[in-house]
Amino acid sequence: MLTQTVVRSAALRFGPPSRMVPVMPRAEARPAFGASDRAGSLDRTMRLMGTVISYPRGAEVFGEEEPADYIYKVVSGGVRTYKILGDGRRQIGAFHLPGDIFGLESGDKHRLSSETMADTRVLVVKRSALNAVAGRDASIAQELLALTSRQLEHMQRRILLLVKSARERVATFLVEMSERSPQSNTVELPMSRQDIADYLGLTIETVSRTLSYLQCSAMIEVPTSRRIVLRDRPALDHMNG
Amino acid sequence: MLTQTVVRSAALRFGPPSRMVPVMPRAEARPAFGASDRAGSLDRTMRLMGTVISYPRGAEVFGEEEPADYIYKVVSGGVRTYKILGDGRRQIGAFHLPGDIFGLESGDKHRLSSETMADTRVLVVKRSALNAVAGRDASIAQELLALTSRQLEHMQRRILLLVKSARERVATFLVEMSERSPQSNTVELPMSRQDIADYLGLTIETVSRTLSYLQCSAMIEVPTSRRIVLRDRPALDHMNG
DNA sequence: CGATGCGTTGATAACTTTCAAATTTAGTGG
DNA sequence: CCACTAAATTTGAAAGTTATCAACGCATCG
Repeated sequence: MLTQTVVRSAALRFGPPSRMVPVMPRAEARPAFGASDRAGSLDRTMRLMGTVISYPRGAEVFGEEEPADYIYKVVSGGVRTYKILGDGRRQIGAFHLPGDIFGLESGDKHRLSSETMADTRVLVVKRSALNAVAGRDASIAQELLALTSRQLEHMQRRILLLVKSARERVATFLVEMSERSPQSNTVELPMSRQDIADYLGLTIETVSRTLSYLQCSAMIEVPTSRRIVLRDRPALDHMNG
Repeated sequence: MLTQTVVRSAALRFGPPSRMVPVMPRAEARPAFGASDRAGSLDRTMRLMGTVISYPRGAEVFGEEEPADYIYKVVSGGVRTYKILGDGRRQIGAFHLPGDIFGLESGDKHRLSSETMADTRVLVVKRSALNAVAGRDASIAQELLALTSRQLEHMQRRILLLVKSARERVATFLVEMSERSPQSNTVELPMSRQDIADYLGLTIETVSRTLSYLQCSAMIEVPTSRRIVLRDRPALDHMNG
């Protein structure tokens, strides 16, 4: 009962950051968590108060249990948050794309670790500074609250996702990604199959097979392993609920 | 692929509230979400400002999408929050026992419905009134924030739970319930097998079989279907991580 | 009693994982 | 630029897990 791939997990999955990969070309994806970009004062404030830091692919931005002193916004590239489970498996909390704000824990410690999925630039803002501004500027406080609220909603959807079948999970994931994508029907995946599997609570093999199935069923096309074209959105939507 | 039990779901699972059942005897369980009871100002404030309302078993406290104008605290009995999925399945969000505060949505609409699992008394407080007090009394605001934070953590644990095997889910559920129980090793379940199944994303048959398995393995005893004695806590804990 | 709802158990089918191998892709060095 | 190596992805076959369908037991209630 899940004695499973501790070796595979530890040895293969979390090896040293491998070779470089071109930074994702996606310009400004619609964020899942971040304030929408045209929006507002929060974005401006963060740009004013923050510093942009560049990380190579596979770098750790923050670790689990570290004090949550900063708030982050992806400028370019991509970040995944994750947690290593007792049995060596990895559960991914979220994928953060350009425009997304992350590291917004309600406590004072990070509950997840985070690392880059590609060469990534991140805007870093001191939490205390942002809180100070929020104390003075209600619209900032409101935006921060809205962010937290959106995260809660996302977790709620996530819970609903995890009780569904593999096909539904993968289909939902693709639709979700496409909604964050600039081109509505083509999804450029910044993450590996292993990342997707750990996000959906499946194995890479099941993810791969499911994608093959969706392709055979003409719901999607997979021109390259990291690019997926949604061919039959209604059918994919239908697998959600 | 989950064409499944729409009939069973709709017809059997959500019929009219069935016969009465003695209100749970559990006096004051340790709450999972609520402020701890010995605590504080929030509890006092709610008691001062609130009204106690009694519901029969199976009554709806609030419905999905309804405006979230009130905050609730279970006085006696028990409440489940849930959502009906597109395919007729039901996902349970949480079980609230005496002392627990619920209905604390971050938005202005409820994202889940809620109904009583037994005859239940609930303390109801107008959200606007509580917010007004929170504006003046920082300790109240803090307690409310802590509540939200705890809910986020709970959802996080929930996500971790849902990627595990049936045995792990049930074991984790029992441990979680026992930690909220006044008697440390005996758990009085206020909910049906169907409730547990919908909470864990399993079927009633799997829940039942898993409980039988845990009993055969001498990890638990099941004197009556609603009462479970944890016999081997270390073994049960070990199934978590 | 006989009906009804809930929980348990059994047999089978469907789904997902595991283990293994083939295939493709990406990076490296000549 | 091409061949070579390592990594990622896909595919296959078998095993394991969970759901489904069906039957049964056991209370409660009229």
